[in-house]
Amino acid sequence: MADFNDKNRNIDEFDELLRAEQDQSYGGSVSRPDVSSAVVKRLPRYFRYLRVLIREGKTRVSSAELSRMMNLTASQIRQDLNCFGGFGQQGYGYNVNYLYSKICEILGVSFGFRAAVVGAGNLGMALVKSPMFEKRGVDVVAMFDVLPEVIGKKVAGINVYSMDELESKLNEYGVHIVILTLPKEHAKEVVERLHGTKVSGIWNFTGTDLDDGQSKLIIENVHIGDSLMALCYEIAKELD
Amino acid sequence: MADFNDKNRNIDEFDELLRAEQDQSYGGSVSRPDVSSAVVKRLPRYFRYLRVLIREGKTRVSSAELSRMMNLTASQIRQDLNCFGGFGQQGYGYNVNYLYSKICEILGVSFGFRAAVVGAGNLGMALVKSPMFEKRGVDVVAMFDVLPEVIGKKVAGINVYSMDELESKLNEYGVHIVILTLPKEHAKEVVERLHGTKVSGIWNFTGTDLDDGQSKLIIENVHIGDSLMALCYEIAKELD
DNA sequence: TAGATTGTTAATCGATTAACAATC
DNA sequence: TAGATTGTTAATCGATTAACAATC
Repeated sequence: MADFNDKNRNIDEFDELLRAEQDQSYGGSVSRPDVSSAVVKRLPRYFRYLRVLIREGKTRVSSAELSRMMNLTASQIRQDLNCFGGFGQQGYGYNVNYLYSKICEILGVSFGFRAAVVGAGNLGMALVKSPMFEKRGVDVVAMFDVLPEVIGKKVAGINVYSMDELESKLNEYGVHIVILTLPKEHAKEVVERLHGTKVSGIWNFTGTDLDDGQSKLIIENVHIGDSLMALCYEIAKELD
Repeated sequence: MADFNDKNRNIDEFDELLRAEQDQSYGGSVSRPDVSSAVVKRLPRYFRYLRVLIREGKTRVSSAELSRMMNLTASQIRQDLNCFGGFGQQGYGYNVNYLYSKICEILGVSFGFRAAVVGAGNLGMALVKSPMFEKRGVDVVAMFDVLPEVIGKKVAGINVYSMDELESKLNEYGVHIVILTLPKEHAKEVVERLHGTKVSGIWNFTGTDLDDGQSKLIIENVHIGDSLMALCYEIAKELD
């Protein structure tokens, strides 16, 4: 088993290690009982802060220490982590690398999800060029668009296909996640077309709240505009 | 006063009207008492759904109707709206246009905030090209970068300035909001430089949680990656 | 062993829901 | 007026915090 205590290893090497281990099919051992959405929303933050600790070469962290970094209570951290099992040790705290590996399992980082972008416009392009996916173990394998001028091109090493090939290419690549960055008018239509495929989830940037009553597609609606407005609210309150 | 009941008016005309009215300095009349962050986070959703109703030409809506659209309880909607004053009428419900105008006031849409983008990379470019800002009454007036090849250019009609001119241009344009789309390594440094300016808030896309203990800059940290991971969590749970 | 810190239960706090009187 | 629906209070539910026994 990997030496999670080697503090001279940087985080990229560690990520590789994590995936290698996954290849030996060691993953899938965490329990994911019914966990409140409040907890789930905090998990990615743990992921981020653990990466900071790894980068800094820390091998050990207590809930008190982490609580100071993350602006949470130590109690909350212990409660959150215990939803998935006892990852710490009394009198010691948490082993940073071990905890990180567990969080990665829980969040599916070590699963190796494949994603495809539908809509190769400004946002779609910007997303695939960012390091966001790699950091999280998500592999973007294809893009789709309707415009002849982008079809057949490569963006950040990823092929752009015609929308005509949507279903076939999604299945060919074994895509788990579809990222919607196309005009909202066409969103519903695309969702319909996914029903016959092996796609499990949709990351929706179209600005509408999609929901898929019928089938069991998992949909995450992103509204960055809402975040802008929350900021505007606070500023308006201040300036009043 | 504007006729908020004219159902033959589309939403863009309505937005214009809202701003014209604002110019006659009618705004600033809503009360913003201490409101829980749970409520604040729902306000932009009300904004979005009210726009849908306006677009559909609806002039009147009850909390029950809205609750069905938004997947909330009618109770919650009435509670939320009542934090800011009584916008409805017993036996009738809410006047859509009036309620929208109030939500716009609360969220500062009718204030006319000015914003500037620091970091004219893929994400910065994609953001300014989107209709997000206009829809929300935010005017993007300038961009900044360090690369000579973009400095002096225009992106979506917006001038790109050198970082050397940051403070001077921010003050010249009277910028309220700075949007950080630059590498995280330089984020702190930029925040420092804002302290002397008239900037009130930061919309932070750098992927770190910035906080500004000292001064009273309002910071909104955006983590789209967290949203991706929440989706991955749900998929991993399903596939287990 | 003594000290530290977790895992876990119980207490508190806040947010959501239900109910209904006020009133248009 | 009668019917509808808000505004608002009270009840419920869930999440956070505090406390402490277990244990490394």
